[in-house]
Amino acid sequence: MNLFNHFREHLLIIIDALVNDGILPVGIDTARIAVEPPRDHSHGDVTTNAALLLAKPACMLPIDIALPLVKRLKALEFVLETEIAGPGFINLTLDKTFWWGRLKEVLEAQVTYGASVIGKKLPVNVEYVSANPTGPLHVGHGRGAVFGDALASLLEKVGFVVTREYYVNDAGAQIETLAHSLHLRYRQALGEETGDVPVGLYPGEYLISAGQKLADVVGDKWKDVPEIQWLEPISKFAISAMMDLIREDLAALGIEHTVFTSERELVKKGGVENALGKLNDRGLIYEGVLNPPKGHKPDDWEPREQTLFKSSDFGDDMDRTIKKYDGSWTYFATDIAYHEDKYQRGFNKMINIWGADHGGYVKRMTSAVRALTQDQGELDVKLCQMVNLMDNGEAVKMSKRAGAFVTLREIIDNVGKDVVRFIMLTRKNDAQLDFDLAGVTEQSRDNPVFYVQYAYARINSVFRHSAASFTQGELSVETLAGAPLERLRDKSELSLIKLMASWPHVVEGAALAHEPHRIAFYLSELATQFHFLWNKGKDDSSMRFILEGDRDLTLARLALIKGVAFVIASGLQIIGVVPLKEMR
RNA sequence: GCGCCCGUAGCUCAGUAGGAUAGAGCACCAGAUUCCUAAUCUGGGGGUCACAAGUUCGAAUCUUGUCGGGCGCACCA
Repeated sequence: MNLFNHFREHLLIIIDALVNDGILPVGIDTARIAVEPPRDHSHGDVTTNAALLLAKPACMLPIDIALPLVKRLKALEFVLETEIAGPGFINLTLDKTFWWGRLKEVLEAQVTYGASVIGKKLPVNVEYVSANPTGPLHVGHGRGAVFGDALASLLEKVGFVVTREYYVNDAGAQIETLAHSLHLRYRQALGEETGDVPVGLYPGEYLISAGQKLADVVGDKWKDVPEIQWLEPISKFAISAMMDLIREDLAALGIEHTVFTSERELVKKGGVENALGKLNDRGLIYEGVLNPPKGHKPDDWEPREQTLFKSSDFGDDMDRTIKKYDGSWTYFATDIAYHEDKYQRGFNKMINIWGADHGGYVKRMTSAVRALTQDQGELDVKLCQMVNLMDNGEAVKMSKRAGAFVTLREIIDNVGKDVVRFIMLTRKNDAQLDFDLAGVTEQSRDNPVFYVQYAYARINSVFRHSAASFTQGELSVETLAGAPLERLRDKSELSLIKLMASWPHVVEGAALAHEPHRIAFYLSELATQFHFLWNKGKDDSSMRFILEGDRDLTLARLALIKGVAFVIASGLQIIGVVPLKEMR
C-alpha cells in the first residue's frame, strides 16, 4: 500500500463531498494536489497542500478551505491528529496502530513489498547498452547497462511489462573497419607477417583470438582472395564474435537482454523505406539545402541538396539529413526505421539509454517518434554522463588508441558485479560519476554498498543469535507477522517503520521519474536508521533486539528488523545486487 | 557562434511532479561501544543553493539574461 496515495484518495472523496455541499465550487481541478511525506518530521506523518492549491480557483482563503477539510479528515480511520500549519498546509499524524499494520504488511509481502500495479501491465521498451559490436564494453557502457537494467526492474516492480532491448548497429562503416581489422588478425593467425596494425583499424588484442578462431574454422579460404569476396562473410563472423564478447561482459554484470534487433536485418527487410514512406505521405520528407552551421563553418562545407526530414516541425532546431551524399541512408534514417519497428511491435512507451555524447541527437529522435506515431508514442531518452575511472583518487588513464583501455570486464573481475551495479546508481544519470577502484571496495561508511550490505548482515546475525532461545517455527516470517507488534513504541522503532512504509511511495516516484538512483539513496537512509537503532542497544540495554526475559518484545523487535531485511532485499533486487547474510 | 546537460557546505553529492527552518557522507573537533567486531553510532562548527531580474501565497526547483564547467554541432555511428 502506498499510504500517501491511500490518503490522497480519501482526501479527494472529501473534496467531492465539499463540492456537493456547496462549500467548494463545482469543477475544481484537483490534479495537482499532493499528499506527501513532510520534509520535517515535526510536521506529522502526512502533509497536503490541498488548501493552498484550491484557494485560488475557489476564490477563497486557504484557511477557509483547510478548516472543513480538516474536520472531515479527522474522522478518517487512523488519523490521530490534524494540524493547519504555515500558509495553509494540512498535516496529519497517524495512529500507532496504522504503523504496526504497515510492518505487518511488509512481513506478509516480504521481498515483493513496494510492488504496485500503476503500470497497468502496459508494455514498455527499455533499450540500453546498444554498444557497437566492435569490441568489449568499457566503463561508460557499464553505467548505461546498469542504469537501464535497474530502470527496467523498477518499471517491472510497479507493474509495467518491460522488454529489455539491445539495438545491434551491425551496418555501416565501422563494421567494414572491423572486418578489415579482423582480416588482418586472421592473416596473422595464418602466419603472415603484417607489421603493425595500420592507423584506422581497431588495434585491440581481443581481435587476435577472434582472428585465430576464424583461421581455425575456415582455414586459408579468405586469405588471398579479393576483398569483395571476404568482406561480407568476415563481417558476419566479426559481428557475431563481438556480440558474443559483449554478451559475456553483460552476463558478468548479471544482465540479459530479451530482444536483440539487428540494424542490418531491419534495413534488409525494407524498414527504412517503410518508415520514411510513412513520413513522406505526411509531407515531412523533402529535398532541400540546409543552412550552414552558425558561427564556425566546417572547412569543407558547401551548400548541397539533400533528402531531409522536417524535424523542426516537432521541436528540433533544424531539419535533419536522412540520405548521405553517396545515396545511402544516414544513421538517423535507420534509427527512424528502428523506432517505427518498436512502435509497430506495440510499444507506445519507449525509453532509450544513451551516452551523454549523443545528447545532440535527442531532439531529432523524439521529433521523429512524434511524427511517426502522430503523438501516440512516447520516447524518453535518458543520457548517462561520463564515468571517470579513478584509483585512490587518481585518474586512470584510458587510451583507446593504443587498444589498452580498461575494459568493463576487468573492473567487474576486480571489484565484483554487485559493487559495480550499486556504485553506478549512486549518482543521478545526468551527473558525472567518479568510480574509484580502491574506494568502492573499502569497508567503511563512505562506501554505500558496504554500508547497506552490512545492515543486512547484522540483521541476519541477530537471527543467528536468537536461534539459541527460539525455535525455527517461532522465527518464521509467518509467526513474526503475528508477533505483538504493539510492543514497538519507541520513537526510533516507529520511525524505522515509517521509513519502511514510505518504500512503496519511493518506488513509484522513482519509476515514474525514470530515476533508479533514488532506490540506492533510499537504501542508504534505511541502513542509517537501522545502524542507529543497533547502536541504541549499546547505550541502553533495554533497546537491544534480543532481550532476556521479554520474549514478546524480542519477537516484536525481530519482526521489525526482519521487515528491514525484506525492504533492503526488495531494493537490492531492483538494483540487481544480492544481499549478503555474512560479511566476515 | 549555436544547441543540450550541469553549477547546492572545504571535498563528493541528495533534495521525492514549487512547499514550511536547504540535507547526507568525507574532512575537522568532542564523545560512545558486551548482538557482526572502532567495518558502527551520537553531538558540534561549517551555506548569499554561481549571479541578476521575473512568475506567485511560496523558488535550490519554473522563465529570461550573465558568468563558469562538460558534451555535441550537414554529408559519422
